[in-house]
Amino acid sequence: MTETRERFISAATKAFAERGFYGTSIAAIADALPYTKQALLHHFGSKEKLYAEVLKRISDRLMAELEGVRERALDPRDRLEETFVEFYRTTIERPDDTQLLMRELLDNKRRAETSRTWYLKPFLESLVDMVVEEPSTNTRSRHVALAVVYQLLGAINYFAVSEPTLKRMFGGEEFSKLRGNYEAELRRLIAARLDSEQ
Amino acid sequence: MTETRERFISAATKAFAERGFYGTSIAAIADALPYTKQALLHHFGSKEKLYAEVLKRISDRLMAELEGVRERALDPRDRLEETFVEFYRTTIERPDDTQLLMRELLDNKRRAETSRTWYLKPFLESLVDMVVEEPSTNTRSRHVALAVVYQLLGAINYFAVSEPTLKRMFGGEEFSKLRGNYEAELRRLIAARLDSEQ
DNA sequence: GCCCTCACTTACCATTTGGTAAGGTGACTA
DNA sequence: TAGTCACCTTACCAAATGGTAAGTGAGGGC
Repeated sequence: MTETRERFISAATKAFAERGFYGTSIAAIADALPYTKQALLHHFGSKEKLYAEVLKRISDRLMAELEGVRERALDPRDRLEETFVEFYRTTIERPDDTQLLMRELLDNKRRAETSRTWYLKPFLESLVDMVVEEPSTNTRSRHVALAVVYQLLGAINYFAVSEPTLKRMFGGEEFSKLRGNYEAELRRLIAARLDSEQ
Repeated sequence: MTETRERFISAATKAFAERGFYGTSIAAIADALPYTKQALLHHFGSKEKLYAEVLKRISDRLMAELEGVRERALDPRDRLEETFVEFYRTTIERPDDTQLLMRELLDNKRRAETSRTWYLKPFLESLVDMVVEEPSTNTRSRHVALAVVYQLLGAINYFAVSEPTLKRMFGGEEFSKLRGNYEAELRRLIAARLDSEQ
């Protein structure tokens, strides 16, 4: 059944996000479900392959969302802003995915052969295209556009990933205020950066 | 000897940065030096304690650097900008430290009791203070200032941590262009954000 | 000479790791 | 009725894990 596979992938996503690839044992993943470790191995063959499926699922979702915003075809300048805001929203809605991608970034050096960050390349490329094509940004060169994209993604992902830390540092109440305002503040950052004269 | 301890801490920093806490065995750290695993345990007692020392050392350095810029007492507005740029520089100069801190952020939920992200709180607080105190930013409330700080730190750290991934995605040459320009682009982001009208 | 401390080693251990081998069970098919 | 297939289990394993115990040997103080 695909059902069981799906449940494994969900449990694995959560576990990998929280503890990382090396910090997660396949036994721990299986224990979160009414199955044994070997059921997992039956479905996915190995830990590495399961991980690849988890990654693939996330990148598929990212691309789908990007496509979604694109089809809503607003004014190009707004669409660009909206894309980043939309990305921010899903990013805090699915903190597990965000954490996992961040970890993948960090493990990339080590797991160079096996890892599949390639999945994310089309996502990045699409964003860069949008920045380059949007005339108001005045960024005709791709590597400048990539810098802009990276700055904004950084501002988004770094915050999304810091929830537990910030909560512990400043308390839940203070964090709520911060989070409540962050989308508006992010919009300000995006606007400031996109419209800054070169 | 303190010498040996230092060597262990250095080797551990590199290893923890590359593979994470769980992905690094104390044996692997010791193997990078002409010592046995037990020499490590002799000096630090446990893996967790060694990790704490690594973290402490990094946070000490961060605070020292922050103090350094503060003493160079430029115009307050420039000092704020310079602080972030300085942070960016050391961040790419010491990719290991940056990676390790990012991992710490991610592991925070799990290692809530043992972890010492607290070390970083003074660093964050100092930055927030600087933003609040600087009148041109128009940010009197601390949680707005914290949002600004987080956005900029995110833009810095996320990029710093992505070197291997970006290199593999776009090739070393293209990455060099990106990196060569990033400081200037970062300055633009900082300026745009700090001076944006509220 | 004796003792103690410090830096470090060898020996050892229980536990956990990812993975293999060899089934068992029920549903569907010939 | 027998065969086969997908799904899942129990049994098992070699390697690696963090850590304990018990030293060894050099240097310094007395």
